Order: sequence, then C-alpha cells, then structure tokens
Amino acid sequence: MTLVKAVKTLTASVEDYLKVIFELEAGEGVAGTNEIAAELGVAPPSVSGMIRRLADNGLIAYERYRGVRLTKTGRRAALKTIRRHRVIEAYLTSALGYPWDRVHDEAERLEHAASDELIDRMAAAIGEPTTDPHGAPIPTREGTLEEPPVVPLASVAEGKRVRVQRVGDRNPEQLRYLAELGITPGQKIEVLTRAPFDGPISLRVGRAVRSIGSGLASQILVAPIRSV
Amino acid sequence: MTLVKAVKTLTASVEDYLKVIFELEAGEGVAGTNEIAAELGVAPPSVSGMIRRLADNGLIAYERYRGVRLTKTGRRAALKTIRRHRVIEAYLTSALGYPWDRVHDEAERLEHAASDELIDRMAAAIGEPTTDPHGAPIPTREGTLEEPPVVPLASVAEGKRVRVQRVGDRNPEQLRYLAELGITPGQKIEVLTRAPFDGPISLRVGRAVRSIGSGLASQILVAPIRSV
DNA sequence: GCCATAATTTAGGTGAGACTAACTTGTGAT
DNA sequence: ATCACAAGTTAGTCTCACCTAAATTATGGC
Repeated sequence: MTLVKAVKTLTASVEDYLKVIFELEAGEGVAGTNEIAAELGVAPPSVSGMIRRLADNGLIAYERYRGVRLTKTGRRAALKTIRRHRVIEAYLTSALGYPWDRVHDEAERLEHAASDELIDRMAAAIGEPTTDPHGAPIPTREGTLEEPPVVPLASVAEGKRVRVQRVGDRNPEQLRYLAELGITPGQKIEVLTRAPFDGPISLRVGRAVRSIGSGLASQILVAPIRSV
Repeated sequence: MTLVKAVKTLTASVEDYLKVIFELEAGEGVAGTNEIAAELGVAPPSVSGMIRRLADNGLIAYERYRGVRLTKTGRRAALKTIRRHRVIEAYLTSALGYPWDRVHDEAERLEHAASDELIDRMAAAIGEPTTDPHGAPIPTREGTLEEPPVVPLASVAEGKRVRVQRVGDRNPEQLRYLAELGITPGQKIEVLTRAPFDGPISLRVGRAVRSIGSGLASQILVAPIRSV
C-alpha cells in the first residue's frame, strides 16, 4: 500500500466552492445549488457544472437535486483554505496595521496563493492566534476546528449579559459601523430591550446605550457570560 | 477629456508575460517568441497567441516575425508587477525570516494577488527597501527603476576588486551555494585568477579563497569598488 | 392526489490559456 | 543567389470556469 501524499493542487475556484459549501453545510446540513451560487455570485448552472467535477474528484458527496455535502477529503481541503484565510486576516491586522474592515478582501485573494510555510510563519510571528480579527476560530494546522457555542445576538432575551464572540466579516461598512458602536469580539454587552416584530434591540455597550436593527443583530454572535 | 484611471485588471498570466518581456528587452532590445516561451516554460505557439492579445490591448508593440517590445502602458504594468515581486521578497526575508533561496517562488505567486495597499504597507514595515534580497533594485511606487551599472563577475579582469551587487534569483540550490561561499550582495570580492577557455575563476571572499565556474560567475553581477 | 412554482439540471456557447502538428518566413553559410 | 534550418505562425483541440435559454424534478397548498 503506497502512501501517496496526493497534494492535489486545487484551483482558486475549487477552493472557493469548498469554503462556501463548508459554511453552508455547517449552517444547514446540506448546501443547495442556488445557495452556493448566491454565495459565490455565480449563476446556478455554473454551480451544477462545478458540482459534477467536485464529485468526480471525491471532494463532495452528491445526490442529484438533493444538495451537496463535503467528503472527508473535501472537508480537509476546505479547512485548509479557511485556515489560510483567517491566519492572513489576523496577520494583516496584527503585523501590518490593517483595519479590520479591509482584511477580508485581501485575504480572499492571498489565501489561494500563500504556501503552507508562509501561513505557518505568519501564525508564528503573531503568536499563533486562535481567532481572526472578526472572532472566527482558526482551524489548526492539523485540520481541526473548534467552534465555541454561540447564538446570534438577535435571539438573546432581554436582561441577559453576553460577550461578543464573533461578527460577520463580509461587509466592510457594517464592520466600520460595529467598530464605531464598540461592538467587537471580547466586548461585554447587556440586552436592554427588544422591540417586537423584529424591531430594534437596545444594548448597553460599556457605558453607552446603543440601538441596532435585528438584521445587524443576527450578524453578531455572542456567548453567555459565565458566572464569575 | 475624461481621465479614466483605466486600472485594467491584468490576469496573472499576462503579468508574467509582461515581466519576462521586460527582462528580455532590457537584455537584448527585443524579446523573441522562443525566448519568451523558454523563460515561461510554455510552447512557442502559446506565446504567439498571447502576443496577439497583448498587442490588441496596447501592452506591446509587435511586428510579425520580428519580436516584441513593451509600450509605455506595458512597461508601466511590468514595473508594477516587478515592484510587487521584489517588495514581497524583501518583506519575507526581513519580516518573516524566510531564507533567500525560497522567497522567489513564494513571491511569484503572491505578486498576482497582493493589492497596492499591501505592497505599500509591507515596504513601509521594513523601511522602504531599495533592493530585494538578491540585490535586484525595486521599482518605485511611481514606476521608475534605477539600475546601477553592473558587470557579470565572469568578465572582471584578474586583480580587480569588486562589490557583489546582485545575484541570479531563479535557482534555490545556486542561492544556497552562493550563501555558503559568502557571495551575497554587498560583499567585497577580489578576482585572483581566471583560467582560460571559460575556466574556473578564483576569488578572495573575505579571508577565504574560492573557485567558481564561469557559468556561475555570469550570474553574479558586480560593481567596481569606488576608490575610498 | 394534482399542479404551480421554485430549485436544479441540461444544452449550447464564450474566452483565457495552454497544447501538438503542420506550415511559413527569415537568415546565414556557402 | 540559393537553400537548409531555426524562428515564428496558423490550424485545430483541450480544460477550466463562466454564461443564457430551455428543460426537468421536487414539493407544498389545496
């Protein structure tokens, strides 16, 4: 039995597909064609085509009209790309002073070009971070990912005190706004009131009182504060 | 007259072509199809095809069967890519401890993915270097390149004392060997003897005496030491 | 249990960038 | 001056990754 390291060089496009399939699967169990298409900004038939190739290459398991799931191999590849992405984000903020709203796009391109050695050196240079600047956990070199239990701020009951764990990283403007409000990973927050019908949520952030919409609140993942 | 910034997003492949055309042109005035092909590791017909496209896009001037020359636009684009490449190389060595024989390949991929902002931040972080780790000058942000006058060590007369300016960066093994010999940019060298018929050249490097072949010596660019 | 509609796939096409095989052009040696 | 050969080009394919238009399948409301 010959062990071939089989380091298939995946194209940038394939890596992107695996990443979003991983994330959709984490949320819903399977990833649908249209969801993938929307996430990648691509037409659904393009996804159908790619799905066939990914399945042929053993990266996903696939039943026609039934959605898609990563295989072991696919999951490993996805986690590697995600690790690259998040380490790059962390490095750009820590080492090069990038503002947190601009690291995502840069990382999106660099993640396909950076070698494992570079990623490891970056991680070492900034003290082996465990999360990216938005609070997303960084998969280990070995391909494990530890997702702490979190809930969207939008679903937290009035009166509860929580800690911001992670925020959505796609939208730079949103990130800038959150920074303005003081809502960054690690920050403690108290939910004061929640207006009905998905109305605004008012929060105490440090000394300030803020009010945000429920859409934004669903992009903020929080953990209950453990009793001290 | 509307000034459109016209930041055509060039593909990685196009950037690579422009880079090698720039370098060949610097050496010989025009770049030939076969030369380009050899340099890029691609078949000559692929180059013919690309040449047509580059010419259509106004990046090169081209006469059939007569070789290729960069236009103003093409030259600007080439210099931008070369700047990216060399800044990345310098950054990887200075900031991340990369050995000089491994930065080339990494930079080769990153140069197509890095934004101008990243390159500028990298350059600033390591003190605006003017050369890469192999001694190649870094084009400025504004697109000017200052090439100091150099000659290959292979053509230096016996008895002359020179300073290593720059060494070939393509071959990692060669770079490792040069480092072993102490032949790195900035190093002073005295040419002791030159055997005829392209024979070995013996050198004094610091206290040591070394002997190298003429092939290797042609990869080492030196400048005469100015009288102190 | 049927059927409108949403989700998905097939069919057919495009452009980039590469390839091989076969042709044409330019040039240097005689 | 010509002609062999190297340099360059054309012709025809291929893969990747996308597209639109047109079919097909699944499903939830009645």
